Amino acid sequence: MSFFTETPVTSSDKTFYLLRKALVEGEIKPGAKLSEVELSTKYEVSRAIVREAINRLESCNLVERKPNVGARVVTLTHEGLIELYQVREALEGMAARLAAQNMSDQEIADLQALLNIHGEDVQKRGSYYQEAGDVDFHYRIIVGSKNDHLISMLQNGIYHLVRMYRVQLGMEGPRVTTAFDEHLNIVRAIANRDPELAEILMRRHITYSKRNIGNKLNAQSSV
Amino acid sequence: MSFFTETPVTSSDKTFYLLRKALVEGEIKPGAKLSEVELSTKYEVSRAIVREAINRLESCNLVERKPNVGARVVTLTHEGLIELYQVREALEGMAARLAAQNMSDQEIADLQALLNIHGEDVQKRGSYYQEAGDVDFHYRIIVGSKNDHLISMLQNGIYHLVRMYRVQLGMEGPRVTTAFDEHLNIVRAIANRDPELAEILMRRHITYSKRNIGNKLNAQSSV
DNA sequence: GAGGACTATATTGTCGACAAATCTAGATTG
DNA sequence: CAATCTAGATTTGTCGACAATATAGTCCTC
Repeated sequence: MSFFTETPVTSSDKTFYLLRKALVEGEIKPGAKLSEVELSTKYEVSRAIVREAINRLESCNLVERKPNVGARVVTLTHEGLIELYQVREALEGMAARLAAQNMSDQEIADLQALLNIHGEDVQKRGSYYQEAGDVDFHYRIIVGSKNDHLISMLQNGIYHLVRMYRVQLGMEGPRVTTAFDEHLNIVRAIANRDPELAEILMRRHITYSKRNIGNKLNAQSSV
Repeated sequence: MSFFTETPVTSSDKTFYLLRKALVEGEIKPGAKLSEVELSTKYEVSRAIVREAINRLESCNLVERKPNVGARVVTLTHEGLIELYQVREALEGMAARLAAQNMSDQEIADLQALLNIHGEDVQKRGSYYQEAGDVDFHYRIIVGSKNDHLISMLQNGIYHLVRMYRVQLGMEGPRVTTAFDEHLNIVRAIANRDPELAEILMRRHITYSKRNIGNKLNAQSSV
């Protein structure tokens, strides 16, 4: 976990990170109510801290809040997931386009090296190219866009919600090798400094995984 | 102003809206420090309220905050504006695509009616197709996408920042008629239920206005 | 027995005060 | 004279208490 080194500086930060983890990993269930007093005793901080943390969770789209009523963990729905992936497609497609323009040669070389390692893993163990690797790949391209707005929107806006869906719906499944090939092609387009192609390929890649996840959901719910 | 009817329910809401207005319209200048005590006396609320409002402004990308130091109004730069429009292009392009799929026939008819009115204004007065009209047009397509994530990101994430740029850099200029034709074509694509074309046209439209604004900025700074 | 008004309770919203961190300015030392 | 250290002042972070609002349950009326 080289990236995403968020170090809590204030007590509110820490509570925010803890709560976010609890939500993403399903320790606190979707739809559950977030009681300020309850959480403040649980995490041993004042209500003001919890309150600020909840506000931040709302900014991340992880909770929904109603004035004078309270906050609830978002519920995960099939439609919600599709909508989320539509936004991902738009933003990460643009990220790939910009990465093809703005990534340094060194960054591209590093990204290719990373993919080589993943490729060996895929060949050897036939798998292990999961979450972490996938996240790392996408993360590098996002950062490679060099667009701070884009980076912030993906990181704070949808990244953790995507993770919440993946973790709680058990999406760490296969789709390994094909996804790897798609990654390969995206990097190739970036290395060729071909923004249009990079965007198209990234959008397809995300569309595919959306479809893949959708199928899984249908299979699950029809069992 | 039919849309955007944000009614403050809590005191914190009200302060947030007031502060946001002050920032967008430049009453509080870019780069200025936001002192919690100062603002709390000015708006006659407690520091906690101001604090919460500032947190929300941070979520809107209107202020930047450093722990234990404080919050500052964002500074407006040429690069920042370009980055912002890149995000807009991605998100509103997707919005147009989805609108072509999801808007009801009635909504499309209303949108066409709106454009007709604008068209008459353009012909008669040669102008008046400014801010409000443009905002209304884009807003309807965003909402027409029926994608809540997308809507929220555009409304809370970048809309007000775009407005801040426009107001403070005096961007309510011409580019009336061409922009109107572009709007016309976008609506036509939506009415034809042609998602791909709607997205392409919307992205071009935003690219054009980005270029237009960029030219203005260069002209300004070189004077 | 159903529906509505009222009361009691619990939860969120707001406030002022204290603690901790940062910044400022003056003093000290090399 | 420059750089560093220190003490004071200012600002943000945190807390517990009070006020206002929503919720749940009870009682009354029809």
